[in-house]
Amino acid sequence: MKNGVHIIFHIDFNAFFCAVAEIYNPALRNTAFAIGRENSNYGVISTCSYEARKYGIHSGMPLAIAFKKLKTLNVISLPYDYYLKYHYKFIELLKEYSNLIEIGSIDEAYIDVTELAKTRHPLVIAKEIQTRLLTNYHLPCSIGIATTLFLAKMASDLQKPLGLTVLRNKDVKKMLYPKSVKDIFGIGKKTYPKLEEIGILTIGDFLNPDNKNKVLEILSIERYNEVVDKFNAHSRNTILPLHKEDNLSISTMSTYDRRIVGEEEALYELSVLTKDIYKRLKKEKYLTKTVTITLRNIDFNTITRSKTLTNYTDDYNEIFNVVSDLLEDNYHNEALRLLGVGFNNLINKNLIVEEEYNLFNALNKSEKEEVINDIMVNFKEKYGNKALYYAREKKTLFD
DNA sequence: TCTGGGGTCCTAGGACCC
DNA sequence: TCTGGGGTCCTAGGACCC
Repeated sequence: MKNGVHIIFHIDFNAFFCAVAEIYNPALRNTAFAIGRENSNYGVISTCSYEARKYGIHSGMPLAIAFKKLKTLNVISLPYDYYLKYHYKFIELLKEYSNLIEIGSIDEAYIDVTELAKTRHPLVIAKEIQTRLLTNYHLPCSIGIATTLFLAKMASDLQKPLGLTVLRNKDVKKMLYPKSVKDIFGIGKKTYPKLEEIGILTIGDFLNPDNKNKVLEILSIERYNEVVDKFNAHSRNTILPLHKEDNLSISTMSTYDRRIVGEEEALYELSVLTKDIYKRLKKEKYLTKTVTITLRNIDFNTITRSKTLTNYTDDYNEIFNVVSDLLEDNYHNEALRLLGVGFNNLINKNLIVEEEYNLFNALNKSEKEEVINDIMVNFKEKYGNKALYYAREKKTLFD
């Protein structure tokens, strides 16, 4: 193997929420059902079984429409903890293969198996992981194998369910170019219709140098180059050793089945949400510096308003006063359908090493900047731009 | 047809400082 | 009276992801 080449797996569960629901209720197997708000006609489907997909039902679809397609659709929901339990089992299993694991979300992860692949064939490793997840936990997954995280992710998408896909750099053209531009991870529902409108239909069209000027009408040169690099395997191939507990923000929101009108009612609902998310702040030992509220009116217009404090805090009254002020300054008695509260600029109390913090604070300003700069340069060399972004966010710790 | 909930990343403008 | 260049922080919102 060439020096510096990594072997990355992207492991992606197939209909994860449904698979977990089937563990708790095996009678659901091979039936058409969906995960969503129970006993309701509004809201959207978060995911649905392969049986339900046969009726044209898919995730993100409003329940009202799904019921039109299949009157008898069985919609269920489980407490989030139930899904988390299997997420943790999944991560524990991966740790047997490598310590370099990056969690993408509750149902997907990247793992660098370069070391292990010196003695075992990557496909054999992947097959074993897939089989163990299926036989031990009844969780079907697809695995993509490539040299960068992006290509591994694209590869895992190529075969579902239960796919095992090796995507060599030299095969990118053959395997990915015929696919639609909307399959590009990072090109979403706002951008792909614009690309299709100017005749950029496939990934091959997008990457064709003759089309570069056309694409630049829609994407900035930076975004364009980023995407091109990704398909040329010039994107991140190192796992970021950052975990869920390194959240940059936490939030909660709720859509109501009635309209919220008037400051009194809005403030009451915000207090319920604030208490809810505050519990999590305390439980995970975070301090926050920025408080955000979200208001969405019945026309679906959404605003966010935030305030940054001078100090990090986990004092409930201080936080709720900010929520209250933000509402007062920005709410004009329109009817609302959604309210939300979030905390940004988080630091974890466990991460603050007091001694180092005091030493750092004793430095003068230019010395501080030098130290931060060193940290950031090291970060970037080691882990790439994404880590640099994290470092920049976190350095506010040293204010 | 009518739109959930919880996140991250990126950009842009204004305030402020030197 | 007219006015630079660089940097950071804050705020707001868009796009995207699962």
